[in-house]
Amino acid sequence: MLKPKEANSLESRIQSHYAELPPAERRLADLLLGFPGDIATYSASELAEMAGTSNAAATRFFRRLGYKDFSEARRMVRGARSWGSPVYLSAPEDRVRQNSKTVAAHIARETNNVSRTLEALRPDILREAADALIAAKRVFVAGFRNSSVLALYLYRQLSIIRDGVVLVPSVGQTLGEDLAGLNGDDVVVVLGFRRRVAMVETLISVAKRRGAKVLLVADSSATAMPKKPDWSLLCEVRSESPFDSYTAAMSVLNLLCAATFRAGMPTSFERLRDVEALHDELEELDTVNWIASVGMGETDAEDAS
Amino acid sequence: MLKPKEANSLESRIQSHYAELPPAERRLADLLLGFPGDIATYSASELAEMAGTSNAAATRFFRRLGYKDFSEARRMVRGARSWGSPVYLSAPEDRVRQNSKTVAAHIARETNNVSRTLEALRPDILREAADALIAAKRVFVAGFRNSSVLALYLYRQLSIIRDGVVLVPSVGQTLGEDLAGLNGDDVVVVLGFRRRVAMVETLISVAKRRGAKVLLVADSSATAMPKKPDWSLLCEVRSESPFDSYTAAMSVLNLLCAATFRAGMPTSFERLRDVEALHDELEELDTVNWIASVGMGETDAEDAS
DNA sequence: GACACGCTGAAAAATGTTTTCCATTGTCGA
DNA sequence: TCGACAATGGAAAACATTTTTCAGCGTGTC
Repeated sequence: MLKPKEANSLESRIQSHYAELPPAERRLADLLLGFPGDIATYSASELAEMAGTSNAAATRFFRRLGYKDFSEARRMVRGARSWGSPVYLSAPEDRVRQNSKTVAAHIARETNNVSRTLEALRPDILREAADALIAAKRVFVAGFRNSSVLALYLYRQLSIIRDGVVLVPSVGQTLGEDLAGLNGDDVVVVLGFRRRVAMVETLISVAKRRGAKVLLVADSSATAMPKKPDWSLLCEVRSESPFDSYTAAMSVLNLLCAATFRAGMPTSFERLRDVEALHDELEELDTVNWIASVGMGETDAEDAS
Repeated sequence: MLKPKEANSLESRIQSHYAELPPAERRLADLLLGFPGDIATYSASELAEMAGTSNAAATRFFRRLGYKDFSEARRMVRGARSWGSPVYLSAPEDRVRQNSKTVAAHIARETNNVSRTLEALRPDILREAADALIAAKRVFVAGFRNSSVLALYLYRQLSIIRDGVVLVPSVGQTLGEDLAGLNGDDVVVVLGFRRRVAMVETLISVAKRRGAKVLLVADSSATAMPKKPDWSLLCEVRSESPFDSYTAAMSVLNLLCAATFRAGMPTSFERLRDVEALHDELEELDTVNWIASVGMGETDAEDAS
């Protein structure tokens, strides 16, 4: 096993030692991995307290991670941030070098996309949309091409919160069948990201004509569309690569789900438990079938590693 | 000496006292105005040294600015950061207020998740994985439950870059059929996020036994799995809400696609154009059908809610 | 059960940081 | 030149944090 104990980030150190961490230190690891904010601004004792353990554990933790002491860890974390990303400069090789440049650019772009998108988002619109998603009789979630991925995500999460969520277009159905009986009690969520098909506009028109409310989640090019939805949430999708990035969109959808969940609070909570339990049962069943079909049966099954 | 000003930022305090600062303290002021943000991660002595003055001066400086002592200053700077969100505080209403707090917390968490995840990611692993995705005879992309959303995304993007990409499990197929003939020339990408079904491990075992390479994209809880994939890309998924956030995962996948695209450069580029053109044609056709099936033509067709 | 082992937090010891005190320096006006 | 004054940094004192030590605890093994 390789221990490239050199100049790797705190995160990667935690990950590579995660398996061998005792409980108290693992709590610290979990805390740090999920920490919103700059770790370097906290003292070891504060971190220990937040993780619900003693500061002795904190000392041992950082040492086990390969730092000389806590202050070395702090220095390195601090360094990593202001440097941009010195991630893995151990290999002075050229391709690797260039590669990590690319990664650094990606980091900058993506964090920027996310924070700009979220800061531009209007909480009042979010709230209205969330309320509407709870109040609606049915919710249709529509997305074409790449947006279908996001539609699928939103559909799955909303289905946890409430009944009557429909994914559009669904397999083996025409859009007409999918939208049967659409009316003023319904809400249509349209994921309308770049490279929109004409269908997106059509869909919005039809929905509005039938009196349904429309929530559009899209990139900023959607502002040019003639048909206006009731609410829009705009997401930055530009990327360093030729592939649009739906990172910010994902974040907005997560936030939308959270807001909707909160809006439907008394009901939602129980439902969440129900659905999770149900899923667990169903997935178990599936698992058995799959194992059978792959032919796991007899194997003692060893591989090296 | 009226000082009704309380919770103003470090910057504004410096500004309003700037005129009356003695030289040594002014150097400190200049230093601090110069790098916004990270101040809380430094000790007073460090700041003093950077400003080329004594730490006695630092003490006097922070006191003159109206802080009780240095640690109060540090606390406030740190607080301002996590509180920081100029987002729409126009409405002093209560619900809106609370809502925008939530949004602020979401912003902090999400940007943090993304940058941490990307910083922890090892460029060398990314590169190897990307090369393998190009070199493989076939690429299987597998994801269950929520991970199926990400699998769909990756499948779509990889399909643009190369032939022979297979989404698993596919509708109406057993996993056994999906994986028919899996062998050492193939690569399996497993999206294995939290609430993993047992199938994930099984799949990895089977793939490795057959000699295929395995790339795992998952949250950090996957480090505890006994079966080790050839490469892992770990993503932070924790969120302020009960719903896991796949924002960082999305970003990693986008990066993976970009890297893969670059790895397959000469071929990929032409293919990208082809596929886009093809898509456009197909989608156009679809659109026509859909419009027909929804019945756009004449209807004014109204019902009241 | 007895032992070895590693994990744990409390508290002592070591180390580091901030504040206070004070001697020195430079400036200004008489 | 002198005295008054403010600014300054060095160093000791006061304070805070980190590290080490140590005894207790639980787990697994013989």
